[in-house]
Amino acid sequence: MALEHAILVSLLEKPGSGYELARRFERSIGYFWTASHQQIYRVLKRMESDGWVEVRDVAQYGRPDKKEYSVAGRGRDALSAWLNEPTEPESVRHDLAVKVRGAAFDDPTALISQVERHRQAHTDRLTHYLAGETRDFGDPPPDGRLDAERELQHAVLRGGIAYERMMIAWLDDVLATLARLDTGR
Amino acid sequence: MALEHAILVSLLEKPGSGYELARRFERSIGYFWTASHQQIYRVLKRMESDGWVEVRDVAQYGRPDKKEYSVAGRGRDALSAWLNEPTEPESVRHDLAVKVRGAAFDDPTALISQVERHRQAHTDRLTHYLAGETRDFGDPPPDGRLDAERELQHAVLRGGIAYERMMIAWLDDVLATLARLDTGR
DNA sequence: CGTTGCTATGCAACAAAGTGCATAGGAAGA
DNA sequence: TCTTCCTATGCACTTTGTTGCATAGCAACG
Repeated sequence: MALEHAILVSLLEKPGSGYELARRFERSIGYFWTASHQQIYRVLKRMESDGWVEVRDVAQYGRPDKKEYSVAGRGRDALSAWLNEPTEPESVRHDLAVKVRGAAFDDPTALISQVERHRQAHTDRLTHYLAGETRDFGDPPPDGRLDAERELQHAVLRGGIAYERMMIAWLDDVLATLARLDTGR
Repeated sequence: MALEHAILVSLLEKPGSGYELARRFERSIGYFWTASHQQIYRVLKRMESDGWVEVRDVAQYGRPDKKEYSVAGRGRDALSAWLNEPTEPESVRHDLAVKVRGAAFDDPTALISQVERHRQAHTDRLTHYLAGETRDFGDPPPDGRLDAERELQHAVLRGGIAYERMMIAWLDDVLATLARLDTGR
């Protein structure tokens, strides 16, 4: 259970509605923590009844009204407690890795197009990240001093960039391996 | 739903009992697909009733008897179908990344020990992988020809190695960032 | 002989996540 | 006006995953 905490962090960075959170989970945050809007609304309900967040109805013109959530004191405490409790290294789920090993028992060359699709998805993400890095962290902060929020967001983004580069290189490795198997030898 | 498929691949590589599968999921396969023994037994039951796998009772001496599972024709077909259906890039869950961003709203330096713990876990895994690589792929295959199963397993292992190296480098980056924030500046 | 530990299998209850569907206001264009 | 799209919120159902517990054979040790 940590979707709660991801939401808390996002709301601390900037309060917003369930819908806005869902959009953030599609872009920046979603690259290291995924969640659908249904999940987010459900968890927000629970967080509200637990007193972790506060709601404010916001009337909007030209679009439906929204509920803006922000972090309450109890939410901050919960986040603090979670931050200080040790977390185990994440459990990984790479279905493509399963497929690569499984391809040995089917047609390995048939996997090439799928690996290429994944490679494309990862290069797209990398491009997206690099654009975001230039946009958000290209210039030093106006006041020249170290801003923890900004520095840590940048560190996480650098992690995303490193991850995508690693994946692209590995997928190239897999493609080379599949090609080698194809020429038979 | 892909635990089924991970199990099929594992059983194709080598038939075995639920217990043995659980142990494999703790080591090699578990590094890119995790599953507990309870899950495995439950899914094996379903796979058996769907005719994906076949069971054979094996009497053992010096230890309890076991049920050895192997892949049936329908299981092979199911695997083949899954291999050929496009899969979306994996959903990632990096709680440490959430924590790094969250640390901006708490005490960033308190996170250092946790990052170090993760770094240690990843170096341990890397060592484990590299030892496995030397053991299993150190010498060329005796007959000198390309074995798809072996080559693809090696490719997946190389992916694991690349992942751990990337993570260690990123965690060092995070540690440097946290240290920079600590000295204040 | 009792305890501990490893192999081996499984159930039950619960929590979390995913899938599908529904509703509703308003903008933009055919 | 009708359709389509975007914003905004949510329920119901199903599938997965987690946690805790239970059983049982056999070996090794004190």
